Amino acid sequence: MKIGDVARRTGVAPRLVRYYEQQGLLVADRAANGYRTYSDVDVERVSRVAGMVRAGIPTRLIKVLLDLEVASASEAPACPRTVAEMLADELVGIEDKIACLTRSRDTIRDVLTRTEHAALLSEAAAGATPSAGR
Amino acid sequence: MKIGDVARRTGVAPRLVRYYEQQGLLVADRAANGYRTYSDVDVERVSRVAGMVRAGIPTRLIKVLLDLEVASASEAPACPRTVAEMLADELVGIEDKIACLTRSRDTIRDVLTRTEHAALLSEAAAGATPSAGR
DNA sequence: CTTGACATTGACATCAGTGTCAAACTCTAG
DNA sequence: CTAGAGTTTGACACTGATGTCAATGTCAAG
Repeated sequence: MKIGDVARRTGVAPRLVRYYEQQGLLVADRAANGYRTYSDVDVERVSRVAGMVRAGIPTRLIKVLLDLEVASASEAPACPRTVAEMLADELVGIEDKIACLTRSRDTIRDVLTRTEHAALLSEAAAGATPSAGR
Repeated sequence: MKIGDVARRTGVAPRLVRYYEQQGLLVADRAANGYRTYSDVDVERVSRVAGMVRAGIPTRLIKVLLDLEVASASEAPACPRTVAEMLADELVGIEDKIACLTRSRDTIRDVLTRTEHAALLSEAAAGATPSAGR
């Protein structure tokens, strides 16, 4: 699969896919052409990355987090104290963000229901959908 | 209270407080000096704004959301369909962000607990604290 | 073979959010 | 009165994430 296909499936511009790769968030195989080639797994990863970027997570952290997921999925992950401390630090930042967003979400929901526009809420029902087009 | 005091209490640089005002997110009274003067309410608002910015909410939306909270607190808020649709749209974006962040949060917690660094989690216990220094 | 759609790299531009510096003014402390 | 700390405005710089353009290469269809 080529970069244009990935762009179509994820809604992420090819420019950004290359950018993410440049930032070390992605590794793309190359065909004999020199063209980048992607698998379905990569597509998933691209939309995950895009989502995290939109959520305000800096690319540096994204790299760490995605690597962490992989490591966590397999056996006991290695994790020196210094790294753990950094993670704990980022954790509070993330929890703050969640709190802020949750509050804003509730505000919007509240307004929408109280103004007889509750019908619009159903459209947003699938909020946690992984590959949300946004 | 002057801008420096606000900065100290919120951890937000004076430069940014002025910037937020310039973006229409804040309104500051002026003393005879010309100095900006703030109340406790303003302090609260500043840290709310800073939190939302960190959460990746663009300033335009922040303005709308904060105004919305005020309107929502009082009586029945006015809300034409077009605005409601825009809100519903932003809502799904916010829910996506929450989903992303929640997943990342869980990943970090998981790693931390599984690497005997669970002690660091207690430090982050007050995650939802309003005036989190971050 | 030619055309058109897509890819590659690299440079440059833009936008939001911040940092930093400068020149001038205000206030408080000594 | 003077020194130092804080404030004002305004300008310029920088970073991160993106958009856009240019020159060139690749490939599938006609």
